[in-house]
This record gives sequence, C-alpha cells and structure tokens, in this order.
Amino acid sequence: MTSEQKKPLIVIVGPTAVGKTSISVNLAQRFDGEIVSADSRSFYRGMDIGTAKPTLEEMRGIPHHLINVADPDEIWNLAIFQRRAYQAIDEIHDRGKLPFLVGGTGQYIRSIIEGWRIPPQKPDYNIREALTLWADRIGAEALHERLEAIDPAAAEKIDYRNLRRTVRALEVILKTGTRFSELRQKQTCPYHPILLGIDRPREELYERIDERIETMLAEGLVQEVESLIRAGFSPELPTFSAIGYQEILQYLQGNISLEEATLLIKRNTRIFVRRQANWFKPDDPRITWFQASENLVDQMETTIRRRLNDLNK
RNA sequence: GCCGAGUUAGCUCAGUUGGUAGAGCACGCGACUGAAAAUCGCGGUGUCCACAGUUCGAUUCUGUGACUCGGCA
Repeated sequence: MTSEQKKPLIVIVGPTAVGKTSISVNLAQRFDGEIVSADSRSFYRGMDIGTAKPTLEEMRGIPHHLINVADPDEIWNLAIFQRRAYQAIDEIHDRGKLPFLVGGTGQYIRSIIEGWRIPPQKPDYNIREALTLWADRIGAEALHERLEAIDPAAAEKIDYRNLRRTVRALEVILKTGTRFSELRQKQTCPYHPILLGIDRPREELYERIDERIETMLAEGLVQEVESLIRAGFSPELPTFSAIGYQEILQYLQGNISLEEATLLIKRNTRIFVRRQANWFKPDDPRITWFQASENLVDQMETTIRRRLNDLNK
C-alpha cells in the first residue's frame, strides 16, 4: 500500500481541560466525521463525572467510539485499545466518513500513528505477582539485572528502579520465549495521519482544571464513586487509580478530608498535564499546533481542508 | 506597655558546636510498546529580617531596631 492510497485520519491531541471535546465535535460536524476516543478512562461505564466524559448533549449527534464500552472491572489496555481503534477507524472509512482520533492518552495515540507492534502477550497477573514477590526479596535492581542478562536491549530502555516495567518485560519473555526488545516494534501507520495539537498557557490550563474539579464535585463526583463501590466494584481495581477516583476513595475510607481530597485531585491533575505533554512536544514536526482562541475551530478547519486537498493531488 | 516564641527557597519548616545552607510541597523537565489518569527518573544560590559589635571569617554569638504570633496588662 503506498502512502497515496492510505486514508486520512484526523488526530487531535492536547492536555486535559484544554477544550478538545467541544472543538472536535465542532470539527466533526463540519467534515461529516465520527470520533474515536483515545482516552484510557472513558472506556468505563459509570465513570462519567470524574473523567469529564462528553455527555450525549455535548456529542451533538456525532457518533463517538470507544466510550462506555467496558465495565470498570474489565481492564482495558493499550493492545485492546489499538485493536478496537483500528477497527472503529476502518468502519468509519467504510461508511465514507472522516475519522477523528481524539484524546489525552498519549501512549494510545502514538501506538496508532506510529503503527506500534505490541508484544502479543496478554497480562498474566500470576506471573506479575510472582515476579513482584521475587523483587521484594532480591530488590528491584537485582530483578532488573536478571532482565539485563537475558535481554540487554530491553534492560537498557527501562530504569532499574521502575519495577512495573521490568516485570512486564520479564513476563513477556517468560511466556513467549522471545526477547521483549524483539517483540517491541514499530511499523508504519496504516492511515495518513493529520495531527493537530491544541494548547494553552500552563497558568490558564491550571485555572481551568481547578474550575473543572469544583464543577465535578458539585455535580456529584463523590456520589459517583460511592455508587460504583455500592455496585460491587473493588476499590483495588486499576480503574480506580484514575485521578479523582483514587482521592475520593481515600476520603470515603476516612483517610483524608474532602478538602484534602480536592487539593490532591487538583495537584495530581496538574502533574498529569505535565506528564501528558511528554508525548507530544511543541517541536514535533508531525504536529500542527494551535493556541486556544476565539476562532480556533475555523483555523483548524482551514488546516484540515488544506491537508486533505494535498492528499488528493 | 511588659513577658515569651519566632523571622532561612514561591509555601511549610529543618539546619549550620561560627567556615555563606537543605527537606517536603509548589514549579520545571525527561522516560514510556497489553495497569498509562499507571509506573519510574532528573532539576534546589536563597539580601538565612535590618544595622552595629566580637571574630581571620557571622545566617549562626552579643546588642539595638523592625515585623509576626501568643500570653499578661
């Protein structure tokens, strides 16, 4: 397949609370598009307020994919996302519509636009636990040395103090008999990605985050978490490691006050924004960046039209 | 007015038996291939309240002053 034959994929990236949701719905309306969400926390039903998931009204009739597709105890991940996103994008193309990949989970978006070949080994929680227990005895660094002995290339890319990633690499090697570094590949993106980034000054973003969190609390974030627990979902689920949920859980368990929880949510969201920015940098030549402004949607529309025309030449 | 405690990084504070100082948080930055809103890493020069004294040398000791917080009037 040559690059001329590849179909376009509009990709919209940007930090949380920058305004991606309403802008992408606007653009999708103008281009007869559909939206594929690339947001690791919007998969789960019942987690609406804390994830700032778009409401039906905000979607304004634009089909959204990969939102509300799992219960909180079905643990979705990168590989499942990638498979389902490819599928959703292909189906949108088949319908003759334009797909918009929109979201804040940088890793997921990169896996699509860079055509990652993810080591085909689904999580084995028993092995992970065993490896973790082993690390408790010998230390994370010693475990990393074991990895280095059998797969130096993988070990080199993983900090010896990062137990979780060391464990994953060993898990893959043990289960597949193949080096993690060999299974971890990049191919090319099956689509022609057109990347647009939205940004705002940090200070402004932080203000919007604080406001958004106050709104979440007013809209019943605490009740949302309570009802998930009441529905029988274990607080131990990785799903509840989401910002907003972990802190409210601490509050509900009586470990901290609601005020402390609120401060923590704000703080953790700010840290998250900085971490998010690592996936898409201002000097990334693949991305056309926009600062949030009045006529942002018009500007972005113009850019998309031009890029789509270039494709058809 | 008197007595006591305090004044050190944006904030909360530690510390220097006298040789110009360091934690947490904030903030900035980086890594990331089946938990990713996860996980992990890197980044600390600031009139040590001001002035004077002692001293080779004071943020540290002494004196005076300013301010803050308690208590008593």
